[in-house]
Amino acid sequence: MSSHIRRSMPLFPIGIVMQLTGLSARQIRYYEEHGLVSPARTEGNRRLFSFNDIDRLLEIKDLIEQGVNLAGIKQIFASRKQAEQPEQPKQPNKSNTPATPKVVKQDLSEEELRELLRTELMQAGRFNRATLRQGDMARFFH
DNA sequence: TTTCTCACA
DNA sequence: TGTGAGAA
Repeated sequence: MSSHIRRSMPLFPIGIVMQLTGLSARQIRYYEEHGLVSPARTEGNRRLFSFNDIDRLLEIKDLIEQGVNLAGIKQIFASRKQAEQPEQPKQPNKSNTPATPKVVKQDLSEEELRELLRTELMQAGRFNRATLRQGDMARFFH
């Protein structure tokens, strides 16, 4: 039950995220402006992204490439939220309402995460220091 | 050096 | 969205 904390732990500065996602800093910040991602901030006001954020960014990238605009992506994320956190069903479906939006895609991560971490590890190697990460990272390579 | 915000060709 | 300025 600690996978959540790891996935939501702010670890990467925007530079790393750029390489991991292939998005420009501009785009990343732009998406943040639109509430598509909410990275944490350091004391110096630097953005720190978590694995969750990166996953999200990757999804956004895919969607954009598929021709979906920000508004559309917002909706997709919104409807997904509903699916995961079904607001108290005020009205029980008497008739068989197939109220299941079906999140069409997504079993992304696992494979993409590999690529991400690989890159991240290489980065970490650049400034051979943050070996703190390698320990945590290792868990992802089981 | 890297990232931040702001503003504009 | 890209890009550059000026600051941290």
